[in-house]
Formats: sequence, structure tokens, C-alpha cells
Amino acid sequence: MDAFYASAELLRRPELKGQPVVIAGIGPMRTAAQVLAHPGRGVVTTATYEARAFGVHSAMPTVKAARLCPDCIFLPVDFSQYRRLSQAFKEAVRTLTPEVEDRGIDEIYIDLTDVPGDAFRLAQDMQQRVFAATGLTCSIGITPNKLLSKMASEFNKPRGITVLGLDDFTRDLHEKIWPLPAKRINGIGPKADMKLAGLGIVSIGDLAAADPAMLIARFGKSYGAWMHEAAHGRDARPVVTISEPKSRSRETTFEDDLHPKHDWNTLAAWMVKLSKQVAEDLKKRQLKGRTIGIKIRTDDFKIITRDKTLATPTDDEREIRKAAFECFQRTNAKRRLRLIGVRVMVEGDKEVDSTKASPEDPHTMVLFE
DNA sequence: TCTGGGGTCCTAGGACCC
DNA sequence: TCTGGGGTCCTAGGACCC
Repeated sequence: MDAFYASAELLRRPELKGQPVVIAGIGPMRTAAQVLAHPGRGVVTTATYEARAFGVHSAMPTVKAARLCPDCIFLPVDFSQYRRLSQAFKEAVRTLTPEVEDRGIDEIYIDLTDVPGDAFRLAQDMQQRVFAATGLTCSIGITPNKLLSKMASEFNKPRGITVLGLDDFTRDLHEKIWPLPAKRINGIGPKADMKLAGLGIVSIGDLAAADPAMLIARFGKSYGAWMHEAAHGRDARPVVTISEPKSRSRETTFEDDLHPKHDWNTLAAWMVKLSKQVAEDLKKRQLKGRTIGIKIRTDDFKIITRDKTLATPTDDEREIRKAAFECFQRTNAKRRLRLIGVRVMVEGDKEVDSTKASPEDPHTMVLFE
């Protein structure tokens, strides 16, 4: 989806169309001056294309965005609205094919292998269905695999359609993909990109030309080999239409850093609250987990985690809270804290055990002796 | 010039078991 | 006194993504 949160807000506030707008985790609507007068700890989630022209982008601290763009309008996030629109656009695509993989709130992969028709026209059809259902625009990349489609979808934003590698894979790879920076590959982030740059590898073409044995020596067997494959546009991952959640969590960044001892009461209250929220979330989704963990971020931005595995899965608030407190004590935190979070690793149903060992079956009873 | 919240996957060491 | 070759589970950290 194109500038998803921002576009979603403009649906409700059409008078802001054409203006630089920033969606961020802040209070009510604000001007840049008001943001600077009361600087918080939020970051930009989405900016309209007009705001991006000022250099504003996702993950940028809100205060920095306000400095860069004095005429920007700052709006708070409204996830329930975005979730509704997210469901609507995904439903619209599923009217074309059920082979849809969720990639978060505003992205999907679609397997069009068995959908007849010209690729470009299919993309146009999809854009129309999505717009009719939501009033929002999206960009689409159609290629032989997920890796390339992800890159192609970003080529002509907004409202872009890019078809790549279907007629002449090698030509498109060399002309359209290899000139791009290596970090445009989904899976090469800031760290790997820096390390690559240190080796003189900047573009995807550079990466493709690099000796795979060298990449493996520098980045490890798995990641190094994958990088080489990715640079050559190869990716065999299927579109996965169903997936089970692995963990549920809640975390919060404090307005002001808290001292682990001096501000213990406030900290403890947060842990109680977050444990409760996680427990409610698990119950609502009928999930349970045995491994409960906490995460803290200290004032030097370092993350420390501790976790504890229980004998049996739980969704009980008190049990989660108790484990969270135990974990916190084990951190031995001395520095001030800026964030705390509580997480439960979700277990698949323990059906494995009940099928393996039924009480009526004398052979399986041995397992318990 | 300060860096959100919610996730996934990978690595690696140690404990423990056969 | 020197010690294999699997395997699983738990824990901690880190990179990356939307």
C-alpha cells in the first residue's frame, strides 16, 4: 500500500490532501512548532510523499521531522482504523485468488501462477479492486519470485505497476536489479550493508560479482550463500497462506527514563500492566505459552532480555507477571531504563503429548515411568 | 540527534540425555 | 587421565522487517 497510514488518515481528512503530513506516535494533531515545543520520544511511522520531499521518512525521530519540515502536520496513529482498511484490501485481493501471504499490515505476497491473464492487466485489475474496497492506492511488482517482486513493487510508487523478469530474466536482472544498492535486498539491513561497503560491495551487481566463498567466509555459511543467491535474483520461497503466531508481547517506552531501584514502584506497575495486556491478548486469541520473557532497554540504548520456561503453558495474568518479575530481578539492571516489555512465546497445542500417550494404551504408559 | 511497537528468524553455548 | 557422537531444550543476543 502507498504511504498506508498517511493515506488512511487523508481519507478522513481530505482537506489535508497535497500537504506534508506525518503520522507518528504522538497525542492530538500538532504543528511542527507544537511538536518542537513538547518534544516526545516518538518516531515517524509514515509520511506523505509531500513530507518525504523534505527528507522525512519512517523511523525518524518526530522532533527531527519537525525540524526538517516546519510546515508538516503531525497526526497520531490510529491502528484500529488501519487494521480495518488492511482487512479490506486483503479481502479485495482474495476475490482474485486465495493464494495470499500476509506480510504485516500493508503488504502481501500473491501467487499468481495459476491465475490466467496478462500480468500487467492483472495488476491493474488488483489495483482497481483495492481502490474500490478502500479508496487507497497500492503498488505492485510481478516477477518470478518474492525477492524480486518486493523490489519491483517499489520501483514506481505510488500507484506503480512493474513487471520484471518474465520475458527476459537475465536482461532485467542486469539492467534493473544490479544497479540498485545492496541494501535494497529484503534481508540486507544496515549492519550487513556497512560490512559489505567495507569490502567494496555497494550495488547488487557488486554483490553478484563477489566470490561466494569470500561471502561465506565473512558472513557465515547460511547468510553468505543466501546473499549470493539473492544477488542473482534467485529465490525459491513459496507463498505461505497460513501461519501460526510464535509470540505475543507488549512493550512501552517511558516519557522519562526510570531508575531500576529509585523508580521501582512505577516500573513494577508497568510490568503488571503489560503482563495483563499480554494475558488478555493470549486469552482473546486462545493461545498459551510456557516461555515468558522480559526486555529492557537501558539509557545507552542497549537491550537486555531474560526469559523463563514454565512446566506447562499458561495464559494466566498472575503467572505471567510472576515470571516477568523473576526475570527482571535476574537482569541486575543498574542503569536507568527507557523501555520495558513482556513477551510470551506461544506454544502449539500440546496435542502431540495426548496422541503420543493415551492412558488406555499400556505401551505408551511406559513413557511416564 | 535521537532513536516506537510488534514481530520473525538465526546463532551459539551449556545442560542434559542416550 | 583423557575423554565420541548424536540429539533436545533452554537461554541470551542480534539482525532484520513492517
